[in-house]
Amino acid sequence: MSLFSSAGFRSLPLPIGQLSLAAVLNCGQSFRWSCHPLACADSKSQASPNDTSNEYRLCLQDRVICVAQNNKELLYRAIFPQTPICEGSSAQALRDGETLSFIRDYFQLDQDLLKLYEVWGENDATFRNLKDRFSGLRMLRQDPWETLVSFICSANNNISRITKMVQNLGIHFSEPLALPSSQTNNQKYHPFPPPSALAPTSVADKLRELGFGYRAKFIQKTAEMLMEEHGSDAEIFKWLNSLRSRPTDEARAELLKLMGVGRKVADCILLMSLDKPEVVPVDTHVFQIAVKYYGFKGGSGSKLTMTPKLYDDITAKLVSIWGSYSGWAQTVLFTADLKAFANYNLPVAPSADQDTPVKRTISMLPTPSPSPSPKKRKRTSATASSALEVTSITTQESELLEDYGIQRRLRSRKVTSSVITSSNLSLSSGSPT
DNA sequence: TTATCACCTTAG
DNA sequence: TAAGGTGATA
Repeated sequence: MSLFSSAGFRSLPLPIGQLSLAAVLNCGQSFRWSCHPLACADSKSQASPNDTSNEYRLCLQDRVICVAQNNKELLYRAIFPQTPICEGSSAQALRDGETLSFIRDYFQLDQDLLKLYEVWGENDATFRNLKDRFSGLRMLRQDPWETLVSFICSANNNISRITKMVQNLGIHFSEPLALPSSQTNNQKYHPFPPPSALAPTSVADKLRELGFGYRAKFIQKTAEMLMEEHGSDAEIFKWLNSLRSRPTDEARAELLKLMGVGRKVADCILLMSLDKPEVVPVDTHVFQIAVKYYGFKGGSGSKLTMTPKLYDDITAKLVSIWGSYSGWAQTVLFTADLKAFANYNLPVAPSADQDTPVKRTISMLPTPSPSPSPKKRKRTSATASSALEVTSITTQESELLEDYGIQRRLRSRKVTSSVITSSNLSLSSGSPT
């Protein structure tokens, strides 16, 4: 794609059914990506939830990650702070390798989403009715600290306000990167602030001024608690990351100690940043979905009250249907129920021989279809096959990565969820160190 | 174990 | 009044 390569993008072969950026980055998993129209000819196409003419950007600690896509490729690049002129090409190659490494990790490209959709569809008529309209919805593997703070913000809140709040955290508590203005249109990009920046008592007042409401205290207290417990940002990050290799229940219990973290928020953090793909956060949307499609009673009258026991019951039921990647399946149903996605356009299936996106309007979830009796239903064992492994990297890139030991690191990434069997990980588990 | 309430703010 | 809840109390 000359358009993309001229803009400095590198390409990764990836069917859009494996990842829809527009869906994934707007469905309330992450709140810090910004969307930029690509300066290309195609002005006739209006911005739509699945269009492929946008670039999405996320500011990390040392660079801005940029991604875009078409039907067959994921395009990626990074913008770096201005550095002394004398940088060699090997330094550039190293940074490219790091960027690719981040992309593969963050989007969890080792997971074959098409396979998961297939299995969920086989076992669940409700999912079957949605899967074609909401393809490419996968779980991100986000930074645990950012996820923790973002989801404390999510209590009693909506996506657009959460997004503003999280943006404000960056603007007011973290210095922007010194990026070349030529590449950023003078826009500022702030990394997510570390715990030490949010721990001072004065932060609570500041956050309140910024409209965080009662969550202001939760965020400051949680940051303070973690600083007291672990002493430094580095130790906090280390500890949070260590939760990835602990059993779900233990990791959840740790999170629940933090101020502003209840069961639902804890489960979001587990699912979205701590490698617990089976966890199903039950929010009001999922609760209503459970009532509408999976045989749960919504309390008496119009009031629907969530109790801990009901929460557990719903989780258990959904896991019995969707299996070990239930949290991933939940995201598809959740997104389908979002008003913002009511007019979601069907991404172009690579197999379909048409070049233009098919517009299809839907109005929320389809009507319930009779579900098989629980006893007759096959138990789902959503496997984690890795069809994308290696083949999604070009030879050149592969060599590049080997040069810097990045493939090795990728392969050895520990997938710790107890429900994943070793046979499912044949490719990604390569050589656990 | 479950049920209420207060809590910040905004959109519909 | 509800929005992707939590914490405190009964």
